Amino acid sequence: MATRDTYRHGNLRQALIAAGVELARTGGPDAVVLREATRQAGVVPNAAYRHFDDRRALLSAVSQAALAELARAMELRTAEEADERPEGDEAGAQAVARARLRALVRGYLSFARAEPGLFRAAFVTSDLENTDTEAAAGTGGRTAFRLLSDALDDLSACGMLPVERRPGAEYFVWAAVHGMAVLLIEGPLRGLLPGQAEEAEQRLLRAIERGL
Amino acid sequence: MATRDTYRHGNLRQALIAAGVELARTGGPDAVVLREATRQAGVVPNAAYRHFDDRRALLSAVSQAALAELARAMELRTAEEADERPEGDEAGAQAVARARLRALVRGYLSFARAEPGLFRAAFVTSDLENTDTEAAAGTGGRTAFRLLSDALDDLSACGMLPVERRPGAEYFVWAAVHGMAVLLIEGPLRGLLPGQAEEAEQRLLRAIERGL
DNA sequence: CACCAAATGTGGACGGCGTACACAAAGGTC
DNA sequence: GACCTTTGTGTACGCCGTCCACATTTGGTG
Repeated sequence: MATRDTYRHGNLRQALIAAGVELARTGGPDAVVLREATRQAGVVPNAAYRHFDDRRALLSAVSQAALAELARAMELRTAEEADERPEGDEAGAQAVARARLRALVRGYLSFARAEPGLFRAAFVTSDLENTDTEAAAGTGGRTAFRLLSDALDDLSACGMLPVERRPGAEYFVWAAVHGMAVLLIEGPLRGLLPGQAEEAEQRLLRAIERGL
Repeated sequence: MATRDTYRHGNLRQALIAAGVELARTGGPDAVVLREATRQAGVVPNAAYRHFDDRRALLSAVSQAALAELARAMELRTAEEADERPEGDEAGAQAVARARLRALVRGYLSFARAEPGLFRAAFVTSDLENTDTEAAAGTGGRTAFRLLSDALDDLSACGMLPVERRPGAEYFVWAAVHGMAVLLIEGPLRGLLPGQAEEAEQRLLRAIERGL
């Protein structure tokens, strides 16, 4: 929609990603249509090829942006919960570590429910080496996966997770959380009332903590 | 490619689904192209519209067929393991129930690794009410999800799963298993050597059993 | 400052896709 | 055998991703 007086756009690459993110937000990865993104950027379709090899490259960039939003949602949730729990006494360090993991999980799941299109775009298969790059990270520079992993390190440091079980634990946690997200947005649990979803989250959290 | 002498095809609907399944096997859900399926069935593109409302309806049917293959893979695995463990003494009923769950999980994960395209097609979002229909079931008439659920019932009957934790447990198990499958085929765990994948499966199984 | 090369946007075209509409051929029923 | 329903055909439209040649701007080098 944006029109322009200069011949050069100035920041076309970012504009295309931004348009792609909005398309993905509404309609998931399939809605990231190259021509539509260029239209919204006020540019002719071929202009996109100066910044992306092809549609998949654009989609990949959109995916990274979506992963970054997910990471930010998780960071935000942990920050909120930290506010509610201002003081950590000596043994309370365990409680803090535990609360952090719970907050991350909840942030992950509520992002999936609030932004299903973006969530699906974040995990578009394609060639993702991109899952662990800078662009996929949140404000703190850590990706969603990294946030979970670090939380498990904390848990392990507090003695709440036996060291012999630490290796690979992030895969178990991520699998459970991601799987639940899929169940909630496109599986048999979609369309659950918010209250019911909360309860499912609670149960999942307990099962994860037992499983660690 | 199949040519025909009769004007009527005879079984076009099934032929289109079969072609769609093969396309999905090779290239995932995006490869299920309506025109290509009709080409393989030796028919003009519009003929498909006598049997499916649109491309998404075809994809949905392909998805159900893929879910059925998944269920059959899980059934097959449990049957194999049951052979290896011919006799169940009185307390061995617990061992049998436990082995069944493990076999189902392994069947799920090895199907995902062996047929990633089909696996992804099976879980195409769309309008799936279809996840729980007859067409999505295996030879025994039960869907993949149902198989897991029934195995948990057995576990609960043996006293290996406290009754108060039974409700919702299938969601935890399915989430963990499905999440791990995604990690293995398109997440950070893709490209693991078969041996490493086995080890990850083992760890996941232990975590699930602890979490129950 | 003039000039040229690189970077960026434009215009036009091609083939493939999903799908709509009108038409044709085969089956089933009376 | 006449009529209606089902199933496949022909033609056409608009949208998409992408290729190629060309135009415009920018930035560096003489």
